[in-house]
Amino acid sequence: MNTLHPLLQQRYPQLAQIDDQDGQAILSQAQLLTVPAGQSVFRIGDPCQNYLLVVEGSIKVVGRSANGREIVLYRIEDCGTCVLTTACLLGQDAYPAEGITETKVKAFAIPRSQFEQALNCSEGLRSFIFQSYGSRMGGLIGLVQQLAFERIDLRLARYLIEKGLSRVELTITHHELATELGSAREVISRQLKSFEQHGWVRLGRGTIRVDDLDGLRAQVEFQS
Amino acid sequence: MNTLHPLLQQRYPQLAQIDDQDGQAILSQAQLLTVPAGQSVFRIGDPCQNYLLVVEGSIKVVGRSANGREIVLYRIEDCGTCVLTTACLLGQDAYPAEGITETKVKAFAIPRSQFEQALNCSEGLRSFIFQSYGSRMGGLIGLVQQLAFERIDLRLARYLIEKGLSRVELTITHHELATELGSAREVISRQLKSFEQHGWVRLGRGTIRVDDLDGLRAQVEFQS
DNA sequence: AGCTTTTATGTGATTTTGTCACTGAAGCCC
DNA sequence: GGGCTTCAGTGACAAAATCACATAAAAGCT
Repeated sequence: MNTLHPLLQQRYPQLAQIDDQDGQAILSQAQLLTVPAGQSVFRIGDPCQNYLLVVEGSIKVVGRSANGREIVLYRIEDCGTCVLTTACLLGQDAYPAEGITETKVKAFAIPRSQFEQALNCSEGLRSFIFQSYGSRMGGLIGLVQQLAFERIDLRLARYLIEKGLSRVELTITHHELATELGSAREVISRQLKSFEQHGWVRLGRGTIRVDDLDGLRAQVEFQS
Repeated sequence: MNTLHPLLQQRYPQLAQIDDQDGQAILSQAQLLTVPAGQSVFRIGDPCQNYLLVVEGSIKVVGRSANGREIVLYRIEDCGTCVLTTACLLGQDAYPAEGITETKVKAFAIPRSQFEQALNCSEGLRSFIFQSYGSRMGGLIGLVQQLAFERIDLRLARYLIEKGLSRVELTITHHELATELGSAREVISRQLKSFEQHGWVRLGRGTIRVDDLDGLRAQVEFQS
């Protein structure tokens, strides 16, 4: 009898339910990887080699333009599978974006050949893979609409509100913020300066202190 | 023995392979709908009531902003399932976009309750649903990157090249073009005028004649 | 045919956003 | 302290979106 790795069992209880032999066999062979923070786990144009089950840590998936601008497409936080990886494996495509660890990440890797075998042979694993696959659509559609329709000050204010709820002082550079929103560093700098003049935030080097959540909220209300 | 509707069988041969009773029972009860061109099949904020299997015709899914701008998120052409519908059914969400028929459309509808039953009981249907679900990811990621990084003249030229390959004279208004690209009508009008001055296109009311594909291609090359 | 209404396009002025080319300031490492 | 690198500020300009209109062609009506 193959046994499921305790980390997998803890993070993905559904996997323990899989009762077919093939699925359990494949899972028991999955390699546990540990990657430090700030590392690139896949790059644009890379062929996709492994199905990834993240059990710990956070990965951001960013798109990149020819002239160096970037945008965060989505994140995998704490636990989840990489939809982009699944899409690439299914469609035999190269990665259209880059994956970067934001913290130390622990993940299980299932090589492409075994992934394909799982799709063919294991009902349980197939179901699991497709279930976890879909959920990102809504987020991407929202992102498209924000990019197409919403002003950058609105999006910036919303970002600061969201992050400012959990902690007053954010540790993030203007450049990183620009990447989060898919804008340019200078634009973000100017907007932040204007926010500071309104008394909503105070700026430091690499930090933003959110002083007036309600002021930011009013700005969001006003815009939308 | 339940029999699969010939149209479904023709368009989705995989469905005939489903060997479980429940799946076939649900499929055999699917309602065939016929919708004329130019009709809205779902609106923003609508709750999602049916799983849709399109067998004929084309539906465009468009997002809308508060101040009336629009963007085409993706299309279902000829044959396919509506990913957005699937996402909404799975996530119990309201539609975040609108679906509009572009031609006469024939589609099979499976009511929400039976869709849920299918997910629970029919392995074959579950696999089918998730398979057809994912494939739109790549397209949406591409759209995000175009919106975030690419200039509108580039995107417009690319659109004209793509459509101009099959026919020289396109029947489309500037407003519709703006919706395709998620831009504003005036911006498109000005760009087209500039294209016309370069001799790449000739403009009529509601029509665009592509005269110089290579000119447009050179423009795309130059930009990217 | 003449008239009205709707739809499609044109255009100037202004604002917002992105780009380019710099500057200076803060933190880090010998 | 001197030399890095990273982060932020800024002015000039270009591109795109918005607003407020003006025409003008088509469609509908009597």
